[in-house]
Amino acid sequence: MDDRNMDSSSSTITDVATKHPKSIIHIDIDCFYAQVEMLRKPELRSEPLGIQQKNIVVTSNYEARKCGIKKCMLVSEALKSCPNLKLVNGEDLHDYRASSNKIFTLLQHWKSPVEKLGMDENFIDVTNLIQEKIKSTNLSNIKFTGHLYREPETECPCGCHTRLKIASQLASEIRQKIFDELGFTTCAGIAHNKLLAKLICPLHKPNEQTLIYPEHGEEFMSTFQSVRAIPSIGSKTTETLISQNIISVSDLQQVAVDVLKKHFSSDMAVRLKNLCFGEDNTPVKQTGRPQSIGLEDSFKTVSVRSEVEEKFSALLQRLLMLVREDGRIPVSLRVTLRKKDVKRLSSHRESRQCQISSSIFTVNGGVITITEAGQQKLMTIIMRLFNKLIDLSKPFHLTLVGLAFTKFQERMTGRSSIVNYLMNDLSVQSVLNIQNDCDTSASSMDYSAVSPSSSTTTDLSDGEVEPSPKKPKKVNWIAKRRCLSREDVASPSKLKVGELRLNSKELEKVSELRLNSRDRSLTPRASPAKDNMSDTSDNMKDIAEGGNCDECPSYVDKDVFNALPEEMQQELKSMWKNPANSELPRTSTRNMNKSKPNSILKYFVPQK
DNA sequence: CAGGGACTCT
DNA sequence: AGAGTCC
Repeated sequence: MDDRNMDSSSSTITDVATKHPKSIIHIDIDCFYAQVEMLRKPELRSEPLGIQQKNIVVTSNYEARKCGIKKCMLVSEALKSCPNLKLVNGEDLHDYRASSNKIFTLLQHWKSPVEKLGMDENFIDVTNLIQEKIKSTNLSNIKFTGHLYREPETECPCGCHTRLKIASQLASEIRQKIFDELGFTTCAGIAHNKLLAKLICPLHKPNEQTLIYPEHGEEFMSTFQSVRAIPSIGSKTTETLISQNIISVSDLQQVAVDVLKKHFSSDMAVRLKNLCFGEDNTPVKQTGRPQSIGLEDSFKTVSVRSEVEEKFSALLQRLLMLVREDGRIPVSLRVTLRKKDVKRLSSHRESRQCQISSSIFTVNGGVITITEAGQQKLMTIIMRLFNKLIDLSKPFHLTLVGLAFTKFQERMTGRSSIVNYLMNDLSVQSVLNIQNDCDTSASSMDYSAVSPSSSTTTDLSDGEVEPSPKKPKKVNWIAKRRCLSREDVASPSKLKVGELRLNSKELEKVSELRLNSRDRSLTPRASPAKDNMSDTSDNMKDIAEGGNCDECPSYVDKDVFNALPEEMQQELKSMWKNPANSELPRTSTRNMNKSKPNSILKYFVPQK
């Protein structure tokens, strides 16, 4: 049956399932920060430009690189070697984040999984696209686009060469579109896996792309003089490897896996072994909403409790804003801190986390809200966690505190999903009001009277810290109305109590009503003006997709999104709403690292 | 560094 | 849950 591989001239579906089935494109935006600045101020384009954070030039345009500016150079040195260097402060990441999101959103255009890696890198798995394209293409005489790492000696029997050539054309198309629509030049790497796509990407730059075939993976990998060049091998792993005299990727290729198993888990050992030969089967995972939202603040030293409390309070304020933007209700909170430790530089964080009562947050007109009392509760929880970390009878010295919401209300499937749907909805109240001909106060108070599910609602006494339930305690949906102070009447979110008591049929009814009301543009807003955000377009999209108000994730640029075909917008939304693997999608989206563009280059040292 | 997150292991 | 790693 192996003969079927011989039939490589005409690619078949079985071929694709063979050796190198996937086609991955890695796209890297050239000197990202600098390009953002140059797009903002075109006059900078012709001058050497450096982006400054603190006292270092984190990146620069190619004009500046010509005169010797390296990434992460001290400002003083940079100015020495390039006196007319223009510097722009790049400490506020907001605009970079926005541009990054625009690009990410644009990449959705190809209807393939896109994984964001930091601010300026994206993987896109175009395997399926290629599949379709291959059917409608004359396979004879296909030519790749861009650079080729190495000319193949023989055609790979699995047909991957053809697929990758098409992928290279696709990469070119993608880069062109990014340039046409957003003005960014990019580099791309095309390969049959993420590892090679990423590593080959910077081979030709800027504004170029490179294709590598699987058969050259091993040799290509051996050109890296440090194992550190391999993504996922960080400083610790490098240290361990070096301690075993494994320095270069070539060293790694030659060491027996059993040797590695003495220092790494069996899993890791195998992974390392695969990676060093250019093998990697990790999937491109569609980037979705973050699984945690957090902030940290570092400083010289804090040694007094009250000061700590202030730090946390400030962090909490900011964090709550982010949570509101995100739109999901947090159910778990983590406190992190770093103790002053002369020994180990940085790192060495410690953390404590706990569940938080669902009554702390409410959904008010689609916006997450929290009362003053709720914030007090959170501060109490935070300081309780803090006490777990610090022995207050002894002096302490902190250099960092952090706060993060680490879990959010679960999405549910099937029938219960509609509950979730309504829970977060902003206009249920309005709809019901329409139905009931406006009796706001009465109706919402009525619900509160409905059988308070007794025990579960007793959280006011101690309630903030949910004792981690041994048996998955029923989510505390039933918040006691009574405890919600003012604005109880005005808040539509209160309805959730009542809604949960409706049977599924009734829920559908409510949902339907709501949709109708929207279609007629009646949707009155129970909540006062939201923040800026284009309200009208939001509503339009809600209608189109069936009215879920948690439309696109916050990292998605609205303008770009709106520019996409309606059909695609809906597809995207359903993807975001029902992330492929049932769980919430992963990967940071709020990732504002100072990822140094193209930093992988520093590990790329051609063999002597 | 510094600030955010994700994944993995225990 | 919490720590360690990695980017």
